Amino acid sequence: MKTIKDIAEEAQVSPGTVDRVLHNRGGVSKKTEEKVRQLLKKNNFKINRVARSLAMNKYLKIATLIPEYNTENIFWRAPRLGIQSAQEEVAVFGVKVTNFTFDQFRASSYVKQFNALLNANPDGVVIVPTFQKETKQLTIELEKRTIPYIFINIDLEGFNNLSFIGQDAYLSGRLAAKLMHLCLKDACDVLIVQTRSNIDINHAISKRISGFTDYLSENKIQIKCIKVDVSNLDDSKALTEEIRMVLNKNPNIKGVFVPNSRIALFADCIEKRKTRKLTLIGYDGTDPNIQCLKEDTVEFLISQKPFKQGYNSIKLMTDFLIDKKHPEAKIYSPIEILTKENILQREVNSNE
Amino acid sequence: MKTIKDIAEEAQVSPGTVDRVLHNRGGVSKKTEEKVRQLLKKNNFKINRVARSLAMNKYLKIATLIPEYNTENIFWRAPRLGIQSAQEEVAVFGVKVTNFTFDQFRASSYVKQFNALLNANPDGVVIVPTFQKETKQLTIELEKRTIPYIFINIDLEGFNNLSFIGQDAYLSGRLAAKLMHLCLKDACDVLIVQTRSNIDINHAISKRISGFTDYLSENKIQIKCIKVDVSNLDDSKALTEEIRMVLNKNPNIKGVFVPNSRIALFADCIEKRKTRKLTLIGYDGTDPNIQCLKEDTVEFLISQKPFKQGYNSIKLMTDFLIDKKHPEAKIYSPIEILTKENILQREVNSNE
DNA sequence: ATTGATTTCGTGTGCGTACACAAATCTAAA
DNA sequence: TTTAGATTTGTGTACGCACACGAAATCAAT
Repeated sequence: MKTIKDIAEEAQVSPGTVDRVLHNRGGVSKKTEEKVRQLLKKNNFKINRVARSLAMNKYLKIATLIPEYNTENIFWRAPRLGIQSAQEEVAVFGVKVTNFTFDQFRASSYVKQFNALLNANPDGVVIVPTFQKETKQLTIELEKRTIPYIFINIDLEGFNNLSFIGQDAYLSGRLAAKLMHLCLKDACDVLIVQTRSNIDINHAISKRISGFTDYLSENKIQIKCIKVDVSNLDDSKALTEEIRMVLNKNPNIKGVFVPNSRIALFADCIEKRKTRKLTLIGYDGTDPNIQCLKEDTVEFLISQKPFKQGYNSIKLMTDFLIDKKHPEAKIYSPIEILTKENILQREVNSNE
Repeated sequence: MKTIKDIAEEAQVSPGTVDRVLHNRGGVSKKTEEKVRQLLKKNNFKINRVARSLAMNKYLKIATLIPEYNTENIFWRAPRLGIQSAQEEVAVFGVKVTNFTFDQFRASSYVKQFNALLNANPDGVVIVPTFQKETKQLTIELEKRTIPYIFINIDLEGFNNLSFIGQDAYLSGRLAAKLMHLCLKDACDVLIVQTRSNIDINHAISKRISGFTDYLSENKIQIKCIKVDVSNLDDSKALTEEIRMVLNKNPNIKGVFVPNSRIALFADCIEKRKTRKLTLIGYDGTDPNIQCLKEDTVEFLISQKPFKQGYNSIKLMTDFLIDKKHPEAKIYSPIEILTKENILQREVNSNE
């Protein structure tokens, strides 16, 4: 590999001059600049990123803002782990990642933490834009400071985000319908569970549902969808009762589709009855959900590789900040099918 | 991040001494060594890999040996791409990868290329050990020179390989059976296509088949398996004829299971008839296979993430060579289900 | 030609580590 | 105590690049 010094020698100038040309620092005469550029191209010169990051000796700061997780709702753990993993990798290039979290059900928490993030004065930002209106406001500030930002998981339209990383929710709904149909064949009912708290803040859920129903109707499948709204996910007793009533009222329900990550909750309260065998299909390979697969209470889970989403967000932002490499506008995560037979070897959250 | 100099200062010794301790170069008194080690641990010191590779200014060489690919048989393209991708990443750490390929049907080609690899004098080796006997011979030479080696894709037993990276073939066969059963329900026949050229050199194929049949019998599923041996995969006309005969003789065949990566071939010749609708399930997301999913001639493909296998092999070997980090003995690839609805967003081979 | 202002360029230092070599300290025998 | 020899420790340079500083060259105007 040629070095800056090699090029300088060949051009009969000093390394400093080559450096100036490379970085468009100016102060180089047209003639020598031209000569140097030619030699750079001729030798296919590539900057040594290692030496570069050593010499720079300053950090680029990426800040992230994603929902917090807890034992009740651990979905957001995976993206966080992905971010951490990427964080370690890019550290050698002089990139530092600072993480902020918020309560995904409280817009005020989102705003507060977003402001904390702004105070950290980052060079690039990765966010889960849970609240549309507030995001509009806050990204204005980012743009004023010309700080690039990437959306992950939620695909808001009408923003100048560098990229969106997440799943095609509609397509995943179609896939769920296909699997449901395979399990049930025609002529029965399927229950679609909506959770009110989610439906308004995260329209990915509704896209999943429309994908599901569209697939059935487009393929003229004789499965009727019955929707139910569940108010409080945290009250297990009420939940059980609510589900019991719906199932009794609709004896032809053979399958349940839960378009969010909390299917384990429903599996539990359905399991307690056992009057008929139901086929359950849901989302996301959280630990409790995986447990349901193992116990045969859930047939399929659709995963969106949340780990990878976090991981990629950091890697892409790094490439952009260091090499000015523009990512694709939309980066869709694979729609992964999890079932009893392939969960053991599924990609784990570490060491990807 | 603490540097060697920081540690040296704190221990009241020179950087050179810390360096000696870090690399077990010897020539350090017990007392100071102890002191330095404690401080290293206390500060959770991690060597700066960037500075290291700059200072080393010499390359670690990894050599790979995998089957060549062509338009007929492009399966091995994916691992190769994975290797290339990893190659670029580890280059900044001063690791150079040299690739060798062989004709997977000729042991002589394997041996010849293996020797070429040995001549390159690598520090670490990644191989697809297609031929057991020859591998036994050649790894002896590797061990004599204490060169570590990793197997990918084929899991030979009784070797001192650092690690195996690949799929649990048996489990994937079980998954294929489950999907087949979902598609067909009970009481029909399934055709299992064996290709003679593969069956002896690659026993992953037979593990897939036993996984398939075991699942059916364990779950008392009324599906009968009919096996057929196909002699020449490259003669399309003969193939079509052979398949036609088997299907005519067994009118109850409703599904076809192809336990290798060439299902597109069968889909083509089956498609030409169209007397009855067959459910096809096969392996690996090669371009022709993906095309079959799109055209609805194949229902499911099971993928083993071959790209990732190649990628990981290089990354793991690098970690071992640089940091002496021992990988797991077996690293199983995820068993991925591909179907029409999720192929668009599946993980592509680039930029992982 | 001289001065001063500008433009253009070269030099030097530091980033964190590896390693060769020099220096200091210690050990044991004369 | 001296001294050779071994052991232990310190110092200096290089790796390729970024960037500050200042030197040299060029140019404009007197």
